[in-house]
Amino acid sequence: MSKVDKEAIIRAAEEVVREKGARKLTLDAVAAQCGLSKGGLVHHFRTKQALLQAMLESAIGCETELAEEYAAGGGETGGPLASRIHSMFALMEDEKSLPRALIAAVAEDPALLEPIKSKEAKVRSELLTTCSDPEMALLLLSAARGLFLGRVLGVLDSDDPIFERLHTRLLKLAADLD
Amino acid sequence: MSKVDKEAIIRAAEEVVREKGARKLTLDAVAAQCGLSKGGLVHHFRTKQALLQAMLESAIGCETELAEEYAAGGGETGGPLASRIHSMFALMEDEKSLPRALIAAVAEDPALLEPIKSKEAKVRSELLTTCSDPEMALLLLSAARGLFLGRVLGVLDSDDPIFERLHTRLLKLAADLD
DNA sequence: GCTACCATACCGACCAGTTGGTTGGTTTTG
DNA sequence: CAAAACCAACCAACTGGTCGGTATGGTAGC
Repeated sequence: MSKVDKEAIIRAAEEVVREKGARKLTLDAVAAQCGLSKGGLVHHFRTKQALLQAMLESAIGCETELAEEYAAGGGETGGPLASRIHSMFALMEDEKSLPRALIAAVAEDPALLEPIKSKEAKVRSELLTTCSDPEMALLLLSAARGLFLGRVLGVLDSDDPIFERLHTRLLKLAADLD
Repeated sequence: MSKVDKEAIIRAAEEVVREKGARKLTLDAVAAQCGLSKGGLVHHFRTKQALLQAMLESAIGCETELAEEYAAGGGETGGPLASRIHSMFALMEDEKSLPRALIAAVAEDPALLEPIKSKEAKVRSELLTTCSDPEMALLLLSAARGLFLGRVLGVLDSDDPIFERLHTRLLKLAADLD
């Protein structure tokens, strides 16, 4: 059994971005963060791009998992829109679960966000067909993403009490749609 | 009279980010983009941080100007919420006017976004006092920002016809609030 | 007019530190 | 043992920033 696996490296990389900023996400820094030499790190991810891709995939996976959990958990709590809103807010709750890989990736090479872009498109098209008022659904989704990205970029604090109120209000509005 | 002024340098820097990504926003690249030697560039902005700060200030200025124009233009078209929504969409219309300095700055040092953070807080607190339904106002603002940041990060295309529909819908909803 | 002086804009060579990635070898594990 | 995991040393390219110097234009005194 290996001392560190890819998941651990990804978490370490995310931690580096959180502590020192996306610009300082270097192979050396990640290696140091997870107690590995640079050589050892490169053994797992041959290039920095590969690491960034893995970070993004992990982020997408986390979000999808949370959404599916929510959708499976309470049948009457809402459709796909509510699931997405829920998963975003779940990620926002903990400072450490915010996928700052987004910043590092888009700074390195915007093309890396392609998987995210296509997944977003898929979610949007789903809402267009399942919701009674697709426009409003997209607006609510955008609102959640606005708060989410605001948190990721660090221009929003989540300790503001208004945050939770917006969360419940969003879910309530979403419940009337899907 | 100088051949290049600070405004031109800022535009050149924004162009570099647009073409090559935030990570490639280097003093050399900016100097080359505006036909200046690195020495000449550093003469105008002593450090890269100073350049980034100026880029952010310029972005804030642009947005504020657009919002004030709109507010002054049509008295009945809406209050501060509508003005903000309008200014964001105005910036989104043109690929070149998207302030990608945001990405470069947050990657370099998240603390650089402090001016933006405090301005956002100011806008929010204004909405809290002037709107009949502050929660909904914040949601609409967040929706606009979600679309805006989606465009800045490049995960959203503006050529989608749904975009304009969301714009008008947002303004309509905003009109009922402030 | 001419000189001496100064400030601004700009250049391009240079430097120290950083970065992504390679290589050749060692340890660990199944 | 063979493969996988890992390491230390190294390298070439890049990066932010410095430095000494040039070109230009204004201006004060004579």
